[in-house]
Amino acid sequence: MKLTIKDVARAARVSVATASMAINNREGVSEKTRAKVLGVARELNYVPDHSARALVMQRSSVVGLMIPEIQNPFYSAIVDILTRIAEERGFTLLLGISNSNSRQEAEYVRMFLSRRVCGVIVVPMLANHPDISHLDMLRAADVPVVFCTENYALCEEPLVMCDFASGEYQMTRYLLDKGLTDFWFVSTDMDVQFARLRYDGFCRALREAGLAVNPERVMLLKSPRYRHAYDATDRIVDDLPQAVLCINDIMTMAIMKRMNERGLRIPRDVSVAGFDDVMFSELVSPPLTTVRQPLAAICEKTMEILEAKLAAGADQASVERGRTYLIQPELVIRETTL
Amino acid sequence: MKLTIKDVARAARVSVATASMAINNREGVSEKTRAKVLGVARELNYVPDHSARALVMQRSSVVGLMIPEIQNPFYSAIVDILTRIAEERGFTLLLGISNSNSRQEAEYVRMFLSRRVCGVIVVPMLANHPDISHLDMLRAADVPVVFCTENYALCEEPLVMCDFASGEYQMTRYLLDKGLTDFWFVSTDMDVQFARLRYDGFCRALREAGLAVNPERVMLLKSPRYRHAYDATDRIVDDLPQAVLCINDIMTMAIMKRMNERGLRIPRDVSVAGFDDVMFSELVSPPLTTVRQPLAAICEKTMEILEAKLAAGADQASVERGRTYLIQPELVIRETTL
DNA sequence: CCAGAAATTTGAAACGTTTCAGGCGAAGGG
DNA sequence: CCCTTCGCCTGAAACGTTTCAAATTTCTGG
Repeated sequence: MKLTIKDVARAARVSVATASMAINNREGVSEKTRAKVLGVARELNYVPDHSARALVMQRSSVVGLMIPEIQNPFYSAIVDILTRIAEERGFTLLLGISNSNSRQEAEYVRMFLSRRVCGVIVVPMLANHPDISHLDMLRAADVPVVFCTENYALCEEPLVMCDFASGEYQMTRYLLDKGLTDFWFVSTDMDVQFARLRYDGFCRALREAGLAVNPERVMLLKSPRYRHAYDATDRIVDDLPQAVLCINDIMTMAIMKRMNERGLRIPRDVSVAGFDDVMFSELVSPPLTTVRQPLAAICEKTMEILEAKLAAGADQASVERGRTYLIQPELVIRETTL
Repeated sequence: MKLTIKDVARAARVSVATASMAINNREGVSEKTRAKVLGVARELNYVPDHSARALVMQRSSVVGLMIPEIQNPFYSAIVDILTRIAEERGFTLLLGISNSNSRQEAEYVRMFLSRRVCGVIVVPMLANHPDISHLDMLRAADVPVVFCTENYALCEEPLVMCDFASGEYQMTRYLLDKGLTDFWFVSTDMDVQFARLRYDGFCRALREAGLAVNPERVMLLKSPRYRHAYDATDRIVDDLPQAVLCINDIMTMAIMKRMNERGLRIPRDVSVAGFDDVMFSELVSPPLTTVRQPLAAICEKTMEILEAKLAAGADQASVERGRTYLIQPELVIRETTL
């Protein structure tokens, strides 16, 4: 026996319409009546039904958040931050975990649609050339999409991301300034924008220092995963550079683990630098030198853009298509570099 | 301009009622008609509106999942598994992240209520004697609750959890069999059930081996957190036991980190054993010997119980109050014990 | 070919909201 | 004292579904 606004109205001796207006802080209700309604509502522990509200208002306050994984601390941090931000602004997040699988992502898009989300935040999959035709369903239904952290090739929706190039540039500069010149760079398929950008930053720093990048020392892994990096480390160890720059912290930890097993001491024998500054980066030993993606700022901006698109409604001119918002990262020097 | 069932009905030249029955696989529709409706629906990319459906059926397919944190890999694993299980069974998960804060948990309960969840899965907060009066709101609204992993004192809702006592017993036995007899046990406030149970298992194994537990070597931390364990490790190192048994993997990693810094080699100088088998336990070096909580089985059972309560509806006799379902854990021996 | 049964289809009500066009009474202006 | 204006309140429609009783069609057997 759920409590409806009718019960509140009856108890407050007003009409349903009045009760609704009072509860939603609309004007046209006397202060006295509003106070009474609110009092009764509180007393009865009335909670409005969001679905019914969404139904009549033709607009929900649910936003879909699509992520590729959740056990990966990078993504769980995003979920954590975005959940808080969304809640603060009166939205509720619906989570889709694609496991970097197009089919699953498509299924979650359908779920989002049937739950009538008012917008979707997409953190792209970890895959080379994923099938993203399901995004057309969102476009067809006029559901605004914002990319967070990264985007898919050829998508025109706005994107909020860390300035990867700048981050990798800064890190490379830092190592260069320490007198290191002999690097390995470990990355993934360069078709993926975020990999390419970090590489660009790395190259620029080298170029400015008058050094050439040695393509034999750029390792391109199939996907940016722990396992791949772990397995590939032996090649690096055999060559033993002065420093290894790696595209994300998860893989960096894999490399460190393998180096450890091979008897190398970090940073005495090799320096190692990551990217992301995931929660565990600080807890590993030795704690990881890395580039911090300012996730709080990124998520904040993402939500802001989404709200702007929502407010714009039909006349979408207000948010430029294809616009990218870059957030500046921050070097965090810990103990894996000397 | 959203697509409704009316559009489908019109396109298929049937009434809305028929379209609804066809789409929901109800009987009383001829095969021919059903095929036509389904065809049209697919072609138009029709997605039913879950809110409208929930409104009229007076029953949603959304279940609330309350967790204390999400950056902690133990909890993100639960979210991962439960999301998949829920989706498979036609439910959608709504996430509440309480940060082990009663006020926040209460707020998420309100959110669950206003989103009209049909049930709630609660993974309790990491706090000593939390205020849980907000759970009464769920009870008042007749929303079934199932505890997962652990419960709050004095709550009568069903609980699905790992058999902690058995797990800690097995681990202690294992170490005993290796000839170790000199332990530290690090835990948290024993009022918390899951801590108490692990301790019970530890004590039983010792007792069976004819050994006494030395209360001076039982360390009770304020809460089961990385930081606390890290800070407390010095006391253990100064005493240098043969082995340290720790109540969860996160704290175990903290202990290992500190020991590492203090120059101790694991397991040569001390053996260390954790509990949970979190994703990172395998990736640390050396990889952690621990007790695996069978999360998949736990989550599966949790969902099953919730569905049973849902099906039972008003006559709640079918699920006994206060019932606890124990799932057996599994020892995973890696390299932190000799 | 017809009555009756069975199968299929349909119109309308209901779910909990918001909103809009009005209604009612009191205050203000002439 | 009447007309207008204003403030406050209300009834009813609408949102996208499901479901139930009733209507219509099809089938069955005589």
